[in-house]
Amino acid sequence: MIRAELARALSDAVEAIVSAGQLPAADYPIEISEPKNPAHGDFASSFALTAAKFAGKSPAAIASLVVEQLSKLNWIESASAAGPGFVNIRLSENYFCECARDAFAAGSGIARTSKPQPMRVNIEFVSVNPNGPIHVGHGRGAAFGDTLARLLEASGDQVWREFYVNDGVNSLQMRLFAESVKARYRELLGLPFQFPDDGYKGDYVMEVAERFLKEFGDSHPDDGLEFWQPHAQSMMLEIQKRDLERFGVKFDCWFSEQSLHDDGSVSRDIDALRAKGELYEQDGALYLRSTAFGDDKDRVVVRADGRPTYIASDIAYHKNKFDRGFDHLIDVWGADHHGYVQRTRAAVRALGYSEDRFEAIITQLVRFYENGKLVEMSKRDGSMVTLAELMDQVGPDVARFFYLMRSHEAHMEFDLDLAREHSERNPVYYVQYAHARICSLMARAKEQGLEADPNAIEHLETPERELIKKIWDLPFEIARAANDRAVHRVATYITELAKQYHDFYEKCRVISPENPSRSAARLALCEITRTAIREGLNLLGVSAPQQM
RNA sequence: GCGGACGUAGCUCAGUGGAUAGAGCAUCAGUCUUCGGAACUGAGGGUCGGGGGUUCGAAUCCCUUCGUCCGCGCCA
Repeated sequence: MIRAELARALSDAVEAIVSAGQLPAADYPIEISEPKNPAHGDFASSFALTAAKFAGKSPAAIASLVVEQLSKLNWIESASAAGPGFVNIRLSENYFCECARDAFAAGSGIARTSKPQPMRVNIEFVSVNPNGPIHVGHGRGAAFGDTLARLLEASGDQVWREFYVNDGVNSLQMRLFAESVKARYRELLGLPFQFPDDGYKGDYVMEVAERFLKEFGDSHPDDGLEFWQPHAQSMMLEIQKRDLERFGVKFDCWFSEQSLHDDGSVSRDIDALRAKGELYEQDGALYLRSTAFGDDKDRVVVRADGRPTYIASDIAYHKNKFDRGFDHLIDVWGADHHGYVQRTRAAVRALGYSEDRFEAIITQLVRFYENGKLVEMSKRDGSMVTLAELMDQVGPDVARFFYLMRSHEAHMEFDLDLAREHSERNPVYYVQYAHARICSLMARAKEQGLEADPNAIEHLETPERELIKKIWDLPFEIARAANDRAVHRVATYITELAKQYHDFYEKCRVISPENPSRSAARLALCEITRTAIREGLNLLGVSAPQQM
């Protein structure tokens, strides 16, 4: 990894300077960046500028010391001090050739690193109530959570994907949903039915009723809610599961909230918290002292009538996750839930866990426009665009890429008309096209008896150097995106890589039978580019087609 | 009112405290007898919402102000 090697070289240089007594010992930040202006070199460091604060020397003087050290390395073609104190670095051609051969040898391993001590991470996301389908508003959290999971895996962590099912039998919403399904079932049977006043009016309720009729027949029009609720719920879950899988999202576990009540976890954990003095009674209800842990008010855990609130199950749920041995918990929530971060964190701390083992990530809401108008979405009246419908119209690749292109913390606008009518202009095609182009090129080369040979790589032209440099940014970008939970950087990166490849393609002819050695070298560059694009797309859950 | 997020090109959005703030789309002008034109090259377009501050240096950090969105239940 080029940047890592450079950082090590810089670090060694600084150490040498310090031990020569030319700089005071300190914990200097080592920084390597890529200059915007290519004339400045392949890489640059502002080390001298930042070190000047501690060192009592001018940035220019420090820069020249660093230059002196770096110039000793044979793989660095030149190092020079410039501007207010930057050190500009140009790498040797041989080094780039070596890097290309390394990338070729690494294959798809270029996108994976391992850790001596992998972290066991539980990431919970989507967790839509089982009273409606996954709709486009949920798509962002689904795509984000899944890609973050892939990034963490690529960075060497062990990741467990979990969907929390709010299936509490006491939930009023779930009762109402079951009543709505039952009414539609009776309607299907031609029986008199009474649709609940605030019932769920969407078409998917009928879909659930139809599934039920198909599976269980027509003998249940008079069964009560205790029969209908679990069935309505599990059928809705099946539909959610189907849509999510089509979207490229598979969970290791669909965790039932009700199971925490059934196995006694909730009451046991509440008793334990009470014994620790984290709970108190007021007006007949039991409160969690969450203000002691940074919340802005204390929260009711058990109502005056004795029924636990959802926080009670959340307490048990998070404890359960820790009990299963996870080092770190990530909850991905939509912005409409950001108010719950503090109280959940408070609950985790009250349970006695360090708060840095719990992380809530908020994805900002997406606004959808259709016919130039904001689409209002309501589960009750059924006015929503489902994720399945979106995929029907633009395909899973476009849908995923669109959600993942932008930072999860920025508000996002989704123009459904544009996605449908001009989907061929979506940036995802730009990247996929580069991949398909390489596949086609390599197939054609093979027909002519030409094969990639990394050992033939030599005498690089500028587009070739830039391409190699860009390819080796992949592990760096993956690590950075995983660390910062900034999954959109992968989308930005592969778009830039595709651009770099197209530039190379325009300027460097690959297949030229009269020059088989150069052809073999350039085919090797195509091969490593193809691998990098494929791995990048794979992290996003987007396919890498061989032809389009 | 309180809390949180976001204000960057006509539109949608990138941007590790660093050198001359970028991309896509849109607009305009170009590139093809050659490996996939779903491509490439170029042009125009900016008080980085406003104002203070921190420092060698701020779109980036702090304060303040304006605007937009979200949340503020013994609902889940």
